[in-house]
Amino acid sequence: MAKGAHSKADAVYGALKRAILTGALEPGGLIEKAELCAKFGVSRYPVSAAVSRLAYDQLVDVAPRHGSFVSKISLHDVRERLFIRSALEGEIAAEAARRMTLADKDALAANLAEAEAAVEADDRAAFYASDVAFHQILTSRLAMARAGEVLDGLRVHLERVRRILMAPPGRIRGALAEHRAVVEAIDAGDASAARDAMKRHLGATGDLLETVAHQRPGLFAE
Amino acid sequence: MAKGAHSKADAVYGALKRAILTGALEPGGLIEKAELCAKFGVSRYPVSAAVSRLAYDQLVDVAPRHGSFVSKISLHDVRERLFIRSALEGEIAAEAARRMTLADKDALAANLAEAEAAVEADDRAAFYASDVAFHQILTSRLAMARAGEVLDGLRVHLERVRRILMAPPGRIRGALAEHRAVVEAIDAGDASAARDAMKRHLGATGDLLETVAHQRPGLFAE
DNA sequence: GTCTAGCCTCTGGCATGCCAGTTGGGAACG
DNA sequence: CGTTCCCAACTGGCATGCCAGAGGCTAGAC
Repeated sequence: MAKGAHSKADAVYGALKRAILTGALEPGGLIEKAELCAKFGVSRYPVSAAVSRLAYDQLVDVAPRHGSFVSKISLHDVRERLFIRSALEGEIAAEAARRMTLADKDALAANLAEAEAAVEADDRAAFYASDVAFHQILTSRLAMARAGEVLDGLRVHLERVRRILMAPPGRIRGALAEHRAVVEAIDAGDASAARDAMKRHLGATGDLLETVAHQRPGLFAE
Repeated sequence: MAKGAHSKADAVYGALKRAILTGALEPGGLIEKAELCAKFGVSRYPVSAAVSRLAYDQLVDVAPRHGSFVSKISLHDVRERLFIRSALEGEIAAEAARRMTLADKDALAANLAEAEAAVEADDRAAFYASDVAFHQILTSRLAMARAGEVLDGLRVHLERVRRILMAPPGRIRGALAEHRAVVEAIDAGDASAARDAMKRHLGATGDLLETVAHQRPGLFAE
């Protein structure tokens, strides 16, 4: 099941989280605890603990004495999380321009090469993996574990909508160019430019969201 | 006990959290679950749920088959949380300068008046309350509930060190001046100035932390 | 005196049984 | 046929009993 799961509750948590993120459990859907107990061969306790954590992550809404439901996607919340992510990653990029060593910059360059290969092969899955890695390289190389946790928490929610909205064909090429602009600013040690480039990159994602939300209402609550 | 507690687990969670924040439970201390069960007159289940949530908040470290302990304060983590808070609140201040209505600005002005009265009366507790309110006015008036949650999560940890380090006598007067600078920039609709003013404000807190951490090592882990 | 081995206690994770609140649908009544 | 009321079947929260593992403490050997 989940790899890093040391307890049964962890295993159920990981599996449920993935199911929600991939859309296997759709927003508003009921979470059948009894079914999960049977599925994993555990008692209700680990399942309850897992659901409780997911409620903390705001991925499920639990109504006492009624039921637990996969939380719906709020367009306002998504916008706000993008705002937070932009503010935080922008500042992280600026910090990277100030503090990153040559070895760190090499890691970014290697990531950029991966992304480029993915674009040439038109492999969206590979590009997305490199995109996640790109942002994680920044936090890990700067020893910003807490910021990484905050961003992961945000990314989990944004991931739900990403699965829904399929980016237009040319998007990954544009995203690669945006990444490159960030890296160039970092390499040059220009904090202000790095921040702006990162914000432009995330702003583009926001624009994509708005257009799709406009095209397909009904996917979002509120 | 806790006011908004609808379940016993919530009550225990709130009480434990306050105890940790006020320093009643000191970092590294063991959490005696059996004692808590007796104290609150509940079984082990609500206590376990509460401790589990606190572990998620990273206020306690739970070692399976060994014990649950109040997490120690890491100086590096505190610095990083201040960084995050600065990035986020800076951008929020900028957004406030762009979007805030006259009614919102009145709320800020009223808060400033409160803070001023507290400074005149040299009432630190009142000033601190107004300080918390100041930052919360921004998130609530801008309808940034998620950002407010993130900041609350950070503030909880920063609150722990605030209880330890007593600010120097003149500090609250300086903090008031910093608040005023933020409000003036927001009133003027100058997003860039508002961001800078907010970052200066939080940067001053960071400087205070560094000096105290230098004066009194041993309070911090790592 | 020091080091080591083994037991003993204390911890958290889990299974299970029970309880109270909510709800949806059916029965009874107008 | 429509409305209302009641009940039965769900849900999650809680209490309790059991189990396995990690440490500390003691006793024994060197």
